[in-house]
Amino acid sequence: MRLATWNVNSVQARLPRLLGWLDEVRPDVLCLQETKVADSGFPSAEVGELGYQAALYGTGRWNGVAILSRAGLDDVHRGFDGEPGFPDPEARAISATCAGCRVWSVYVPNGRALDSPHLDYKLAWLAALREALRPELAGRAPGAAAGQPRLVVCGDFNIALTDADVWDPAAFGGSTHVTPAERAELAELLALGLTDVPPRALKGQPFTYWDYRAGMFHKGMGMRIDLVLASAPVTAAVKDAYIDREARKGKGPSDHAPVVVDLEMDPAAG
DNA sequence: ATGTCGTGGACGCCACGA
Repeated sequence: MRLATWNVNSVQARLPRLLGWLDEVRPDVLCLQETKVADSGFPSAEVGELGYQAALYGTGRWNGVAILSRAGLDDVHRGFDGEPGFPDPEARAISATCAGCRVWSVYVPNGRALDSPHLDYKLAWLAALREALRPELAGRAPGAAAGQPRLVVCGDFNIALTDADVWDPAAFGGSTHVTPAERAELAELLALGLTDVPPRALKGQPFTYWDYRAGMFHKGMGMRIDLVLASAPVTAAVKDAYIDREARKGKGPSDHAPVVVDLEMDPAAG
């Protein structure tokens, strides 16, 4: 199974590139973030023509997540129990079961600044996500199959796990995305039994995001903030993982590149 | 690094978010 995650920064603005990318890369499952569209405006027919079903959670111009699948799409849940809001819950998480694997697409809040209430929101959101995932990873979710669950949490975490995941750690003094508090939240999430699937570094860089401004992509000044976190059975099935830097090039790209993971999983129960 | 995008209101620019 080919699994991918991509913050597209508006599915409508990115539609030609998204359709071309789906046709070329043919993931079985694609997690999308920042679709920036209400469900009624999502290009379901266009992705449907390429063989994809779509699970949608979007409310308008901000946020928005989705899961596209041509490997089945069952038990769709929008948001999660206990999800904090700002002040109301936003469209930042959706989950579904695809080919026996529980798949989450998440768009973690951007903390904005160290003194911003959005950083507190980000930390609280991550803590709540962890509590929502805990029973699923323990195989105690309703309808869960016996044994270790197959589960992936994919998305834009807006956190660089280590200093190697930013172009220059010194440039991040006083910034979010690299603070001990944010990294601790992500570490707690991993401690539930998830592994950060490391993509092959391309051109020596592990980055998945480059700001549009100041020629950051051209200068190699990026960050790795888009992650695939996998439970043990999925991690064991990883055959390859890479960042599609090509999708960040040319005219009209998203500021994020897709992360693609190839899995070789027994199709039997899990 | 603060140089660009995307959205949408009430526009032919601005505010906001990233």
